[in-house]
Amino acid sequence: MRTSAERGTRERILEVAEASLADDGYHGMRLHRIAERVGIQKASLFHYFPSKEHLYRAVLDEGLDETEQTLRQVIDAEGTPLEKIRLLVEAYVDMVAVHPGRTKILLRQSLGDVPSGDQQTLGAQRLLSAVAKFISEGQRAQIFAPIDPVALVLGVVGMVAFFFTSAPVLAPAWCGHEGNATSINKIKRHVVEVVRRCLEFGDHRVAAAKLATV
Amino acid sequence: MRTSAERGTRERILEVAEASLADDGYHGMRLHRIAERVGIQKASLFHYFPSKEHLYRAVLDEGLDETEQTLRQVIDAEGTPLEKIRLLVEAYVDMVAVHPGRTKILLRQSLGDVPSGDQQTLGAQRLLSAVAKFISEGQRAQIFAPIDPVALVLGVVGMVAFFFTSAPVLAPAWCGHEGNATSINKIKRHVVEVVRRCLEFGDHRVAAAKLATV
DNA sequence: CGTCCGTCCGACCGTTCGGTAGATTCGCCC
DNA sequence: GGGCGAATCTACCGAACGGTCGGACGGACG
Repeated sequence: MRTSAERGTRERILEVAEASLADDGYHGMRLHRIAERVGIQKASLFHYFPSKEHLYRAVLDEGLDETEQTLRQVIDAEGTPLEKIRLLVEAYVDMVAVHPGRTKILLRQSLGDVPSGDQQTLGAQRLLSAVAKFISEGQRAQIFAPIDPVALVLGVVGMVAFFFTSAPVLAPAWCGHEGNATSINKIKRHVVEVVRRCLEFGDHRVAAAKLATV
Repeated sequence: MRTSAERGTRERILEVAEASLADDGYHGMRLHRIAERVGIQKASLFHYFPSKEHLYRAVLDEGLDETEQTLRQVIDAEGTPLEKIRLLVEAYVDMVAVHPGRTKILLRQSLGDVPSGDQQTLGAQRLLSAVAKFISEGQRAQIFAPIDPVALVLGVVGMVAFFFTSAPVLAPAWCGHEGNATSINKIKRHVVEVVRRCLEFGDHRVAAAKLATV
């Protein structure tokens, strides 16, 4: 059978579009180039997506959905708050490491890359407030130190995104090449430690020992 | 004298281009739109800049130079390492708060927004290693806890950039409108506290008390 | 007054872009 | 095998883009 639609033309288009979108942004993405890389005629793109913007939305939504699902699983899993925070950070770092392109696109989206459309990202907002709520519950239970939960989460998101998408330009020597397992672990350890230090009490009363397993 | 070049047409072009570049990115910036906003004919742009890319470089370089100068002053100033770190963070936050457009452009640049040109940003690299070196000196003197200096600086840069450029989309309620003084202070205090917690020793032997003035 | 120069303008050019129209191929089901 | 719809093709379109050209304006200077 193995026709040209081996894995579904639509999905191949989405893959190529994701890469192109990550590298060049919405305005830089060229439809003829995508068609070329997929091995298809440009007009055929419009059979699957009504317009360039719809294609963009499709890529964006798919990335957001998968990210939200993955992190929701961690939040809703069993475990102490302390463990869950660590797992959450690690899952997020892994996700960004596996899909740096997706992260770039989300960063660009939040920079306002797409014309005429600022809504969306509702999933991301929901996710953010879920994590923040989880943290503040831990704070009420005196498990976490009283740092601003929203600020902490936003900061971590920005930090991790920056490590994988932008930092290679600033510190190519420090960051390995994309996907380098050693540097991923280095980043993961660093972020986990920062979060730990932000959430533990200054006198090590509670958190340090339990989170020290990192 | 007050000709049409009241404040220098070239500078007005740079201003408008900076705003446009921040909002739309390199590929999204349209020369005719810039000319329109400046109140000038599109052809006149080419009298001051040979090409779109040269205009972009001019905006980029100007922003980088000023940022580097400002932070260098703080690094080279008098003061204990502890105070200087806090001043450095505050100066950086202020700089981003005053020039969010510039920060957006730098973020976009590090995302690879400009065609055919990855070098540059040498100034940023120099600045980064200068700050990292400063921190590691403090660590050798046992003033700072032994956290990875490069990772810390990169993380702070990403965090702050994210707060001002991207977070408003994710948490519009949390972040005030751009330039809101209250939220700037909130962000500043948060970042300073994160850095403090990352650099202080777990047992509060040294750093906490001295930095607690924040 | 003439002319020189920095500044700016109106009109235009070649290319490329996103998008459309219509024909053709291919697999499938009756 | 004949009809049908999905998928893909070739060919084309209007608009918008970055960029060029030659000239008009106006002050400075001799």
